[in-house]
Amino acid sequence: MLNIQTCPHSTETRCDDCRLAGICLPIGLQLEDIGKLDQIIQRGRPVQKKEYIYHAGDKFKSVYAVRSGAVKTIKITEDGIEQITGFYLPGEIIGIDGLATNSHINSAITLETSAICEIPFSRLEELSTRIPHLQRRFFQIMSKEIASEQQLITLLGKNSAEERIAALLLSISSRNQSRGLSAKDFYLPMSRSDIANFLGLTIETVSRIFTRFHKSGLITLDKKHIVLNHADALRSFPQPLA
Amino acid sequence: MLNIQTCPHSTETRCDDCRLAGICLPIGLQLEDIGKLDQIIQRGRPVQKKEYIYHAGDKFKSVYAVRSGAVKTIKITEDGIEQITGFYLPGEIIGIDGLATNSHINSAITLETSAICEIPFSRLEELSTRIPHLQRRFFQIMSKEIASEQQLITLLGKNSAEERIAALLLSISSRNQSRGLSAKDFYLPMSRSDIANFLGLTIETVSRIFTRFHKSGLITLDKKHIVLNHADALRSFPQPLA
DNA sequence: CGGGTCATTGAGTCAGCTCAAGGCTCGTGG
DNA sequence: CCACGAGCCTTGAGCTGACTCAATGACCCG
Repeated sequence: MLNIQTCPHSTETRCDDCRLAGICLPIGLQLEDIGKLDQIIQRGRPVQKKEYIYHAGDKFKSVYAVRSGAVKTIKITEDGIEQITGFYLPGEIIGIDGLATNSHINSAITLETSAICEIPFSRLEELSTRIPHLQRRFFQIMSKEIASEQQLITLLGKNSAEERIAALLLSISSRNQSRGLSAKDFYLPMSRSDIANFLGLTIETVSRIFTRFHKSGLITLDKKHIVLNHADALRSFPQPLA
Repeated sequence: MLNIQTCPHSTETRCDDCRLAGICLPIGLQLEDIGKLDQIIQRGRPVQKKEYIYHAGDKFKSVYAVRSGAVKTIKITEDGIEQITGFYLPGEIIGIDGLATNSHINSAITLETSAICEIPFSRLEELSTRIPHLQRRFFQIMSKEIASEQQLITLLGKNSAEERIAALLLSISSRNQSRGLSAKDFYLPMSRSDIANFLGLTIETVSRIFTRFHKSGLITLDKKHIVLNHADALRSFPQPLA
């Protein structure tokens, strides 16, 4: 018999059984409270690459946890230009942008096949008034989002192209590490053009700098497969993104 | 007898009597709930120009509402460079950055003499579990902060120096308007070098572009006094900052 | 009146952009 | 099973917007 847990996109994993529980929404909750949270979470079928999880303008109903795969959030400016506002890896929460205006200001798109946990916000909000730890945890997630955006603002305002790319690599590295994966050897889920867009650069510049890092031995690079040979040297460039 | 209400930095104004109530934390609250909120707010003496409200690294105890004056928040990068992460005008909330790690990651500094309402977070949090509207309002404030940072990220990633400055002028204009002040005629509370820092430019570029806007008749400029002569033309530049 | 801070203006440089030309890879259909 | 096309990536050459460096001007405060 097939053990359904072996599929990373399984729709059946409960929160208390999810290997991401230690970095996702349930941190700090009692087992009993995790159970309550678990009951309001909706687990859909796996989402294919390049599908939308929500569109800008959609009514804000839910926030979403990435369970597997990877997601980018994008904002379309008035003049029709796309700006990527974040990359999200398993255990991270998306969709909070809709809270202020009650409709999403970003769109979220999967970068690869992903599993997504949908958490209806009205029920989360209601549950939060009864579980103070959950309210605190949700405040924390939003605050962390603010902190990581401020880091990006600093990067875009002050740092060179090399520093921006080093920061992105280190950010993905440390987030992989906190998910129990390798900090030095990983695959980039996003394209060069996504990286360029996110970091305020052109695709040519991104490509040139990857080549430069590779030739200098700082990293080993084969398409999207990255090995960080000298993470310390990368770190001496910029402040890592959160 | 002196009417204490006439002083914009008065320490005595209650929330239900504050002319900022319509744009500050209490929005959407019942009068009774405003009273409860009012009781946890600490109103200190006016803060002089260039004083710190909190320092990066301070234990996170409170969030703060700007009642009068203006504040900048700054982040010091590892290499000792200062990045301004936001400008805050009356009715706006600062200090949320400390929530995730329980200590502030930014410092907040007044740009001019200001009055600040301190709101102890533990009591706000506790009150939020009893007043769902307050919890919702606080989620909203954080979400709005996220949205406005994303706007800045887009600006820094995609827009030219002229567009960045136009966006900042329009942002201050619209925030003045929502406080019942003139949208077209106002004083900038921050220096050229603060503007440059915030927008990821140099002070020389900021100065040159102000001069250019002035010579083209787009704005009238006398030091920090700005008159927007053709707000529409400015708007055709970029997306305004939130 | 002198010194410090802030702002303006000019001249020259350069990091990253634009434009242009291929190369690689993978999926599709003959 | 291979040829072809589309998408993605790399590399080169030249341009330019914003930066750096430098000097001067305007204002404030003691």
